[in-house]
Amino acid sequence: MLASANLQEARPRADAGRFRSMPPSICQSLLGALELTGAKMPFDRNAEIYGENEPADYVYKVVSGAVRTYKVLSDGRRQIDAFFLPGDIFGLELGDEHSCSAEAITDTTVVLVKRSLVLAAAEKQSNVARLLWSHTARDLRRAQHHTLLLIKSAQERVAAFLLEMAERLGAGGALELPMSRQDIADYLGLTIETVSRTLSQLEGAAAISLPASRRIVLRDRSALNRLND
Amino acid sequence: MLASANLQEARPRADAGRFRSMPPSICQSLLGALELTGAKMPFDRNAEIYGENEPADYVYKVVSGAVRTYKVLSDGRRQIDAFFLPGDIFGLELGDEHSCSAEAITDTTVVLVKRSLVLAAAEKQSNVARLLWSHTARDLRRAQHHTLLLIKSAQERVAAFLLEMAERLGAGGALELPMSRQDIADYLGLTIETVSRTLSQLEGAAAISLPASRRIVLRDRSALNRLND
DNA sequence: CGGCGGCTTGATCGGTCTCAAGTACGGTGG
DNA sequence: CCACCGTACTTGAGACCGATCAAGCCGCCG
Repeated sequence: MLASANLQEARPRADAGRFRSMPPSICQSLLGALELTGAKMPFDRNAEIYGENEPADYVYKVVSGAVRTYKVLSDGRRQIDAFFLPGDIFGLELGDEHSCSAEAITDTTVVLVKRSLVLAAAEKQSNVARLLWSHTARDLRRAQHHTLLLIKSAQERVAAFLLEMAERLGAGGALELPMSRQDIADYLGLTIETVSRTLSQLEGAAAISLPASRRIVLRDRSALNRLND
Repeated sequence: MLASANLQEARPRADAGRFRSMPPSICQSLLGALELTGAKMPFDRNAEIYGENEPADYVYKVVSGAVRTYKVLSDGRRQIDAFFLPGDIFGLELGDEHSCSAEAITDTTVVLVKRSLVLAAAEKQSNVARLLWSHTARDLRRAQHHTLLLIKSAQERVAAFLLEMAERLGAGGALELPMSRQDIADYLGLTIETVSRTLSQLEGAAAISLPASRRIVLRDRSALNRLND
């Protein structure tokens, strides 16, 4: 379901060559590399991009929209590991299988390149190898930060989430969230009701305002920061 | 406090050379590389090995004993990110600073090598670069697994912890835990009382027995596995 | 024997979940 | 344009799990 005709036709050798001949300034970022060699692909809202334990043949970058990666426990509980926003890279694995499932949160377009091409480039160029490492290291830092969230109170988790999103969406005081309350709940390890209630509390405390359910204005950042750590 | 006299005298160029001339079979693992080039260093129980945000000048491997890495929130709550047992590598960072603090849980000896040597070797040899990536990727998988733990009930967390330790300590049915109840609690995001109570419950349910507080015998693994996922 | 640190156990409190309505919004068809 | 519907979200009441506060216990070492 992933591989479109023109992806199949990609020629590893030629493309590996493209990596080798790239000027360093472009090779500086996997993002740049992805942009040059990748194929664009659209996904509908809630469409699966890949499933846990499926072969990890491609590396992805969000062009527009948003993506969630998650795991599901046997009893149905879902843990969202991360959200990916435009510019973010996801699906990069050391092993041959994806460790999480990935879905489009809204209608989304991604670019993707064959993982084998990236690995081949890393063999030849140490700066590409370092990029792979640095992306995984960044994911690790985010995962550790996420772990820290999960030991906090509901208010602290929600406040931290809002601040994280404000930073990553680059919005000044007004957020336009792509994800549902259920997504937020599954990211923060709370229930949808607790997320909703906590947002209402924060609004009552004048820390935020909620002109629409997905639109959140940060009114008092210092109050949120106080909750954050 | 880290740098002993003979570490200061280490010569990067010579040691980088040693990496280059190593037979591939040894270079296959960072562990092997560490063993050859590393200096041994002992730490007392509860001694700090490095602190969060300190320069990450060395990479460590546990020889004997056990190590915890952790973060502390401003209000004093502590989150243990990981436990490291003999054979485990820790303290490897992409950036120049440690993202966690590290302490010896019991009297511990580690071997360490300068991070700069490892990085230099990775520049020259793509298989070393891949090793760095693979260690960070392993840490990432563990962190994701840890995140999954934190959304579960107390029983499930404790059961998962016991199974993880049984696997990593390689003990058949009997565990000799190096860490205190407080360490376990801070790893699982619970209180010491809840950990203690939950262990008692599991003993009452005949899933484990507790001949001594740090010694735990797994009596019914399938019962623990049922709790685990 | 006394004291101390680590652990267990008990009683109560409180935050989050659960179950259950009720509300707002966007889309679709009349 | 409105009526209707379904989905997402909010709000309320009560139950439950784990935290908190408080003793007591155990093993170790002086």
